Amino acid sequence: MPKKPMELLSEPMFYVLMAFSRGEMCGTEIASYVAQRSGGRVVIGPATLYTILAKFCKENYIREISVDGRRRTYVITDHGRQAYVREIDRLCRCLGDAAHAEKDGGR
Amino acid sequence: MPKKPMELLSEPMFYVLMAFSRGEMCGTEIASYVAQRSGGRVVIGPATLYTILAKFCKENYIREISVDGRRRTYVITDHGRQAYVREIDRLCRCLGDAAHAEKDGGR
DNA sequence: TTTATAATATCGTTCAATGATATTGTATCA
DNA sequence: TGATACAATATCATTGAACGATATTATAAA
Repeated sequence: MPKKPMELLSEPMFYVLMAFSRGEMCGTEIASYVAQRSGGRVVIGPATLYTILAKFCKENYIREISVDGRRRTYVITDHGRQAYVREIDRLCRCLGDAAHAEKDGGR
Repeated sequence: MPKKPMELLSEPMFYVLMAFSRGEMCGTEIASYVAQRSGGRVVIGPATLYTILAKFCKENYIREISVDGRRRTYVITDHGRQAYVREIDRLCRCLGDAAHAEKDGGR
């Protein structure tokens, strides 16, 4: 039977997938995209980045489409897009639960 | 100099702090609160729960206010409330960046 | 050919999550 | 009273992610 998908992405993982809204990307492009998009809040170093890219390839969230010298370029897959949307949904639920908690207060 | 606060809470940690919107809480009350508030999406087992409570005591996010038999009761501190609000803010930023990414698309 | 630079890869450590299991108090009841 | 059940907390051992530091490799420039 098919493996159950991860039900939670870490913050770096989430931003890596977000980067593919720009289309095909290589590692360093992803890193600078994330830093820029987050206003410098999220900075992904090489160790974290390439660990995540390797994991995402194995999980089929992204796919390598070309190698040019050292540069490896990837695209997101449908499966990866699903994971990304699922993560957005999870974040919304967290915030929704928090808002509800505040409203209900003492019960 | 004062230690820099954690800049990110895990999902279980976030929901544990959320539980204190109901006032003082013991471990098992927190666990059932979280399961209920999240509609069963987030379930925190004893290992995770008591690991987090111990960590939060040490970090001064919560404080033990009474012991009755085995039951230990805690309240959230101002410091804990700040961490909780900071986490809400972080979640909002993640969603905001994602929305912006979608809008900008190819650039 | 050296040198610089861009890009990717890996090591070693730290920390959180978690299933499983153990411990410890309190209450019930024969 | 003791045995038993239950509620609540505690701990072990494993797994996996984050990340600073450093190394490797390919291209380009001098």
